Amino acid sequence: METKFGKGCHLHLIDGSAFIFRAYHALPPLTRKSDGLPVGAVSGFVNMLQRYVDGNNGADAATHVAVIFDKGSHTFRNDMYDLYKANREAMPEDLRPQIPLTRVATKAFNIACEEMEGFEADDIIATLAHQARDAGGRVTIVSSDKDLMQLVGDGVEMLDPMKNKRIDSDGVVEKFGVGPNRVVDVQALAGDSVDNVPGAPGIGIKTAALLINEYGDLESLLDRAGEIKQPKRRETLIEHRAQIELSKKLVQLDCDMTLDFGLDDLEVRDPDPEVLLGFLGEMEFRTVTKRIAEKLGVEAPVIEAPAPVATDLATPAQVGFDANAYECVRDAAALQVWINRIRERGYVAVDTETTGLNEMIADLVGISLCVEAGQACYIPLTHKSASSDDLFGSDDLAECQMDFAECLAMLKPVLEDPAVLKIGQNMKYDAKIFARLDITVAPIDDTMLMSYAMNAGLHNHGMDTLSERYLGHTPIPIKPLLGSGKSAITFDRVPVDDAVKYAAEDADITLRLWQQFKPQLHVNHVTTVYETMERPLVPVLAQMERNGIKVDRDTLSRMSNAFAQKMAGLEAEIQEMAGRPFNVGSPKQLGEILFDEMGLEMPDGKKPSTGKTGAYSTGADVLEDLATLHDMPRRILDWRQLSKLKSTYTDALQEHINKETGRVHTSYSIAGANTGRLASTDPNLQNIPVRSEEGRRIREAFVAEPGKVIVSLDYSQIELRILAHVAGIDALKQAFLDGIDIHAMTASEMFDVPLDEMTPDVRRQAKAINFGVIYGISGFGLARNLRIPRSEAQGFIDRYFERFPGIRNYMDDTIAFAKEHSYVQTLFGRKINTPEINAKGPQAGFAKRAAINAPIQGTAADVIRRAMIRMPAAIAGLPAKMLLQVHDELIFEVNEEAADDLITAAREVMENASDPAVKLDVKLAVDAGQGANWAEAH
DNA sequence: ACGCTCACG
DNA sequence: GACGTACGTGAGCGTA
Repeated sequence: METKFGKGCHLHLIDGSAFIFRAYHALPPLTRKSDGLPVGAVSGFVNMLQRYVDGNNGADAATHVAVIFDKGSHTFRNDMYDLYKANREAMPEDLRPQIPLTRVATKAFNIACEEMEGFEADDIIATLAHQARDAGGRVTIVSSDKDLMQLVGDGVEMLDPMKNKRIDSDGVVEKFGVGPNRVVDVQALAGDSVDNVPGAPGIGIKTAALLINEYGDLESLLDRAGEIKQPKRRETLIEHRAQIELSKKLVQLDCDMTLDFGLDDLEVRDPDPEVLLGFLGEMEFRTVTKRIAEKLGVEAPVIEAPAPVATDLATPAQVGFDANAYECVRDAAALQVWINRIRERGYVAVDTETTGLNEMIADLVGISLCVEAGQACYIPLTHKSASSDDLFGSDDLAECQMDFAECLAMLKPVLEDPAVLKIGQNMKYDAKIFARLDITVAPIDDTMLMSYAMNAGLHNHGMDTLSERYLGHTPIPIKPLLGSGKSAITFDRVPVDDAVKYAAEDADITLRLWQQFKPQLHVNHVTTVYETMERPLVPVLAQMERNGIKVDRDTLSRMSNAFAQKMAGLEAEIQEMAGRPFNVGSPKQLGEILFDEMGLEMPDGKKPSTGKTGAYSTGADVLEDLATLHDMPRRILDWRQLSKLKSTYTDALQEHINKETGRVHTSYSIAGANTGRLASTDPNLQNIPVRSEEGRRIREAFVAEPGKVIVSLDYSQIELRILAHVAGIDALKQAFLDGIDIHAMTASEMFDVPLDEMTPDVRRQAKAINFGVIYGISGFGLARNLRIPRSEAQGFIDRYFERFPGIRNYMDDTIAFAKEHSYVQTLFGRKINTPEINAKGPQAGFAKRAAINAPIQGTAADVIRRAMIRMPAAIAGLPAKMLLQVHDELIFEVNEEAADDLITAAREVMENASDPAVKLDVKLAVDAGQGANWAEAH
């Protein structure tokens, strides 16, 4: 039969499998409303096809087009090499049933749809491309698969559909360092980990291109391999010749297949509206059906079922942000309309505006609500009126604001309604504001915590970051509204018109983020993490923060005075020794005094080290070394300790005592630390001194009310216990079971010293090693920590791994997992992303150690989170309050007579916190103490 | 704003 | 073979 395809014709070949996988991963797991059939990938596939069709016009438009699919997983390449594509992940269960539907979709668009048993889509594409080229036509391969680059040239180009970037011969050279005709040679050498093509070990694309360019082609290279100068390279090529030749066969596409159709069968045809819309209707794709119907100029068929929540989530509205579209709610009637909409929906995004960042002090200024992307309102409540003649503004309320009490009375039932989900970004803040107004917000979702569950380690989870990353929208900055420095104003002085735009947008953003994140939790397998370890912590922490802890101002004040006196004495001595006055608190000046003016030298003979700024380093370790030569460094160390205690603790803590409660209220960041730990800020109550005697006395200022006591319960060696479990170290497990001193046991094993002959120093070294292991030990790090030669430290580590080989296996396995997945996991499924794990350079070292540490630190963090979440119910009957968390410790305040009962109840919860999700091989032990203050309780 | 130093687990 | 190194945080100060 005569072929009409020829000069002037333009064939587009679409890589169907690439479309499918892209669609699958880009979209949430949508299901068809009527029967739950998974259709997310089909929906994405249809959208991509539609976008392709829309873009296919103008001079460059295709005259012929086909979508090419893979058929089956076994191809002739598997017969050559049974490991071909062997490390591909299995197809996800919910994608499998969608595969045939993508064929139906293609045909519904009236586009040719081709596949062939035993061949990959790439082979069909290769064959068609050659046929079309030989017939004098042009070809565009719509794919970004680098395996197809060998086909480029002579009128054949590729088009990356996502980047909308054309790739011609030059593009191929850019990617592979050689022209299209030599791409297979480079691939044969470099191999491909994705397809499991072995290639030559140790040779990547760069080296491969270099070799091919030098020797012309692969065959010449292999024949003349003996001439290669680099011995390693030469041997590799000679030794792995057969493997390289096999690799070439694997990557070489078959461009000479016998096809049961011709180019003329691929002519572009208009779709039959009835068929296409029929298919889309069957899939229940409402939005795209409507759009395509409009395009085709026919009426859209009616698709049953109203818009339920799931469908809203499925197709996040593609509405732009319009700050002018937000409503300002000024009276009860307007608010009632919003409340009706909220009740109809069953969910609402909420945001509060207040006079400050400290939610224990800040007052509510206004509330924003959003029920649908782009549809948000702001309810100003206590904005002050602007008055032009008064620089400080008036204290009169601005006009046309809803009555504060009336508004709260109307919203309270909604905010507390179990049937209405309240969505927020960092809900703990808003919940605390509302709690002070006697409104208990529940149930909630929190977009910050959703992001944290999915993306810990990738970026922070503030609204600005999330909006920019996931919505492509930069929120209105608050700075211009409030100003900065001395002239800064509070939000109640922001003009209402400006406030509406800013505040309502926050609720709008939050709702859109929620629409995007909610279905993604499942995809990322972190729904359980979010629902059991993130979200439920919000009310628990909110309550703890509101409880606060009583801090005795007089105690702190007396200590501050004592510190000041001692510091003054030390300062005089120091300056006397220096020979001139200088700022003892300035590391820069101190360095110059020590090393330049006094001429001290490091005892190890090395040059004094410097920081990034070039100033001498004067850290405690340096001064400790110098203290062997001179009396001044010791004085500096003492002065620094006092200075730290005074400025960071005894002075600063007084400023944090709340005027109304007389207590200090910290704030915990739930999504701050990548590992799952909490972080305490404003003030940080997780780093109150304890290690030094002088510092520990600061804890005496943290007191119980009269008639009450402070109770402290802390997990004993929780991280080492978790290590024993995850690494499966029997000796460690047994030691914990027997209640043996774990560091002494380690020392005994490593240094062959019987337990009863253990010296404190040997034990100290073993302890350092135990902790080093948790941190991703290195000879250098241990050497520095123990102040021993590096070789000796390395010897200890070698001995440790020899004695506990399971630890090394755990480390190796963890790093291998991180390298493959770019994340690690805790025992409870928390994910910690490790994006730098495959980087080169020093970042990789950091990433490795972080990856080793994260599952251990993170599992411990998960355990105490679980305990905290269960704690309120467990102590509900007791006159006790949970006040603080310090990573492995919980602090309570309880009526004196109930202290023992509290310890019993809280210990029970803490020791069993991993149940039933994880069965630990090692029992968790909890130590408890009580007293009039934190120092006594610890 | 950033680096240094140091407090905690 | 060299490189840089203990893990995770927050706050206050000096310096730019």
